[in-house]
Amino acid sequence: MTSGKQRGRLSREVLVRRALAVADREGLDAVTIRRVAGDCGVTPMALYWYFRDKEQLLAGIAEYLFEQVQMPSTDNAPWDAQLMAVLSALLTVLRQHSSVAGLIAGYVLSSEAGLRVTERVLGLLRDGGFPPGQAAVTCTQLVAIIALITGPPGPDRTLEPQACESAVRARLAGLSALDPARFPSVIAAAAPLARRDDDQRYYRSVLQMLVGGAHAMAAQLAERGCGTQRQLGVPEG
Amino acid sequence: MTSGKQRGRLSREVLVRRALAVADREGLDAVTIRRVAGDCGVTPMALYWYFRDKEQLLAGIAEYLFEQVQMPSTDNAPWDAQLMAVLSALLTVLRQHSSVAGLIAGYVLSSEAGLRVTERVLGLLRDGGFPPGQAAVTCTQLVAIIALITGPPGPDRTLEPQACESAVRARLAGLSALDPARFPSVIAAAAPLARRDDDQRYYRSVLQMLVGGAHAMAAQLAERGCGTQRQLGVPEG
DNA sequence: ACCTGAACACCGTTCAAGT
DNA sequence: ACCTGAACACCGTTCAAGT
Repeated sequence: MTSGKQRGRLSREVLVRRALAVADREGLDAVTIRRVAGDCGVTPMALYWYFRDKEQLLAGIAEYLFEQVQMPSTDNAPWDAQLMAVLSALLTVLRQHSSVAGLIAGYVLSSEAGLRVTERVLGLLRDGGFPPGQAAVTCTQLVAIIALITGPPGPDRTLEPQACESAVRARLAGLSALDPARFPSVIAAAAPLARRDDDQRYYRSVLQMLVGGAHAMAAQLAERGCGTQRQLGVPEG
Repeated sequence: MTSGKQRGRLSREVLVRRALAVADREGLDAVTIRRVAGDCGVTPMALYWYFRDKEQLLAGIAEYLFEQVQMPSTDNAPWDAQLMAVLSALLTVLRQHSSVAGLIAGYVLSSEAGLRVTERVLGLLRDGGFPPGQAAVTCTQLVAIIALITGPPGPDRTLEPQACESAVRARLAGLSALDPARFPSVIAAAAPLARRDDDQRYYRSVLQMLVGGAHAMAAQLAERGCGTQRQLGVPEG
């Protein structure tokens, strides 16, 4: 694709950004040692100077994404509002690179930049009254969920808006044709289900549910032992 | 691996189950047309009689998983308790096949069994007071989150418990060696962060956060417009 | 209807060699 | 230090053919 022949052009960061560009345009599966090398006008084997193997290249992408997160500075807003802001910052970066968003969950604890986010979230949960162990669990889950919910909607990640719109129409037709006796709620919600709007509403809604859930957990932890709060059990697996 | 030479042994379901077994033992990347064919003692091309391409094989796995979900029968428990039960049933199936859990998010609306779960969740959210559009969004998010949070923890999905335990120790050592001035919360939470316990607590906690969040949203929707409830905003992306 | 066989265009990676 | 080149063991998939 885009090439160039100057020497000394290559570096870890250049390769990571090239790989990210490929992923953004054509999906994660298109990120290939040979493809990235070709885009850089270089032999596949050249990449092995900078990365031990392909997994290290992917780890490089994940780390790069964490570095792009612009965390808001600490203020004296309530802990849940601050948590919302931090998760929003993460979400903002991942939305722009949704095909690789799923990668970062595995590198939260192994990259410097990922640890910065973790440190911040842990601190906010502690402010909310979470005991350390519970905070760790919840923090892991929050970051993973943000990462994954932003990720690829499925195997039909066609990037052309044209094809996307016709896929929506096809799916809408499929849902509308269902048996109304068996799937009344699905049919009633067919339009918003099929559309999968990538808009503000979708993301605002996840964040509210997550932070709302964390808030509810904090309240429950505060009055621990009191039997007035209904306990929701999960059956043994 | 295991082979057998009888005729007529092959079918969509047999192949799907063979593929799932491979995924469970060696991860999703090991699921390969050639590998599944080999396990069935058959030529790779034989699979193309039952599946148009590899994606259809994966879709078959996803559908099979939805069929395994044993949804609790409707009773007159509160909507959020019932929602917890449905999500638990989904979680129970996916926990046993964590390497493929990430697949199902893309097939919720395209498989009969997936639609059954969707129908149920939509109905419960409506009982909780969600308007149709919001219910659709939240339903999609809930199922996707359950699927993805159960999924592969990252690239280090070593399945041998021996290697897993030593990986935990290594990560623990790494976290403990961090600068205490910069990462005090991470260091304090090092043990639960590194361990990544797959136990009851982890999953109970996600479900509580999610259902607690849905509950909070429902309450907010009920008193819509009233300014007493603090509104958490998400910045523009 | 159900499966085989050869072939094609791809992968990641090793090993040895060039500059 | 940084990159090339040939080779190996894998992929998914097409096309034609067998029974």
